[in-house]
Amino acid sequence: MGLAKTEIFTDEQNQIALFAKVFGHPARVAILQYLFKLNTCICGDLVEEIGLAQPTISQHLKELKNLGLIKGNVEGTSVCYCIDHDNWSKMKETMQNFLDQDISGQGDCC
Amino acid sequence: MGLAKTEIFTDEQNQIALFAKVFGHPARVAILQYLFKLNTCICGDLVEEIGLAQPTISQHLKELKNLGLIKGNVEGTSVCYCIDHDNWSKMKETMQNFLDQDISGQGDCC
DNA sequence: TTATTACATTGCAATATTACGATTAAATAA
DNA sequence: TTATTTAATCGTAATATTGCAATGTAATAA
Repeated sequence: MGLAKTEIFTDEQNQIALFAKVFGHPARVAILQYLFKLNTCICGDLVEEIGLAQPTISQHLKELKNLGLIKGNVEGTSVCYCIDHDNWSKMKETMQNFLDQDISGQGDCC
Repeated sequence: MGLAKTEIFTDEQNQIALFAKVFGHPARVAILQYLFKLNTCICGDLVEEIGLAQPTISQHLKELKNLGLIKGNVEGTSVCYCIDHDNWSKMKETMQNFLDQDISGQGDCC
């Protein structure tokens, strides 16, 4: 298979999984950390900063863009990518709700 | 390939990615939510609750166990799985640090 | 002992992901 | 126009993931 049966899960469960999936590769984590640090960037920087080939970085950027976590503006021959703070906040709320489930926990049962 | 080049990333980046990866499937999200709700469980429950075959559930439970997020005790012929609250807290701190990067953000650049 | 019950493991097919060389596209520079 | 620069896309190889039928294992029940 290799294909998740998304139809049997709730929208919330699928959305958490989608967000988590995009963070499930260290290159994308590194790209986001770098974008937060610089508050601006171009793809070329990332190729040197991260240490993966240009097509690979471009592919990772595309996935981040598809989820809306970053956005890019063409500036001459280069592209300026940066965090989409609005969408980041929305994602953060969803993920934090999921992570905070344990606040009602009474301790381990076994 | 299909193989992440983990050696070029920091331990933190790799760890965030590992945690995120395990949340990157709705079945594992659903399993964790169910465990939080019940505060105890056995695998059989999950097969009915989630709607995937028993070997599939067992496999997802194994991944959650490998990361230390759940633990299981044999009880007769069944197994009692539950959240490992200590490890969940540690994971939560790591993930929240990552999600909270935007607090210093000055707004979108593009 | 011989079921039965509950879960784990194995093996496999279908699909997804990761990475990169080669190429393309689009903007600027000469 | 013809480079050059920068990033996207295409094609492909290697590996990983998902899901399940079949089987194995270990504890209890008959």
